Amino acid sequence: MKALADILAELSRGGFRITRARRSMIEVLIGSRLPISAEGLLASLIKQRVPANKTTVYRELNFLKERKIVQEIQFLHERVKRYEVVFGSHHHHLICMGCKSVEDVELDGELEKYERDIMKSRGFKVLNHALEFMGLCEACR
Amino acid sequence: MKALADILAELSRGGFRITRARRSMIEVLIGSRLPISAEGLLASLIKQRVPANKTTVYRELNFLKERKIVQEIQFLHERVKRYEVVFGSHHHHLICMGCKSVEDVELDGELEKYERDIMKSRGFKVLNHALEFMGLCEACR
DNA sequence: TTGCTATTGCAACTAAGTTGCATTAATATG
DNA sequence: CATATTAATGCAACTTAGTTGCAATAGCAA
Repeated sequence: MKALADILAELSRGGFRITRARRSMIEVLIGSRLPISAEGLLASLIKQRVPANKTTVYRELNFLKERKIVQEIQFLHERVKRYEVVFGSHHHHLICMGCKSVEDVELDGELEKYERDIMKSRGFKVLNHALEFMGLCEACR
Repeated sequence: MKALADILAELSRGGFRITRARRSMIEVLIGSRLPISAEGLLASLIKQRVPANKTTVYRELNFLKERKIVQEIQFLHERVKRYEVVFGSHHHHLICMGCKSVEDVELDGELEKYERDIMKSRGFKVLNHALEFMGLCEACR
């Protein structure tokens, strides 16, 4: 995963400013073990006494998304979107319907096989995918 | 896939009423080649001169969802939810980012293998999953 | 035909996110 | 350091998607 300093340097090089709010938001996103919602991010800033505002949070999340620094995730059982820092390796989620916890899983090499098959049999070029598993974690079973 | 008459009979047996709006909504859902949104469904009813209302549409979709007659789908690139009649065989979608068309794919036996692996290695019992592929269809490549 | 109650429609509401615009503050430059 | 430029911010008002309370309507069993 990228470190805070790398992300800030990249943005700075791009002519963007490193504001208090921006730095804190990226910090929270990096520190969050699970994808976080806009509302959660705002709450986190307020708790840290970083002056921030709903509009700023949404704008920053879109900004970071456009720059591929974060990615947006839509869990099927929720209405809000969540965000997480883009990892080197793409991964998926195991969402527990009992305790609502979320774990990561990687299984990518294998999905790529499907994507080649889809290309071969349908002529459809897969550029991206979304996959999540819903069920019960070890503790909730 | 289930036929209209089967669905209506099932509901009737359950003590629910076969109203004009309900019948038409199920017809539209069955006839829709692709998952349809609440708004699209309402528009379709109005075009057919079936008196209907936003509230009724949302309520009926929730009703049908609870009874597992339709399933809700959230495409990653959209904010609205879509609905489709539950097929015997579970399937996934290929969403073209060019023309926004949606095709179905089936690849289930294979995903189940992942799910067994996840159970074995993580103790997480998968009950359901959501998978969609985004890319470019044959015509748009 | 009638009574029971499932279903409907309206208007008002909520939740999540967006937009316009005037203000503030990073930062490059002298 | 001082300051000009303009990226970023905050506010209020708005939009979109979906929900709720309640009184009115209409399936359908008897």
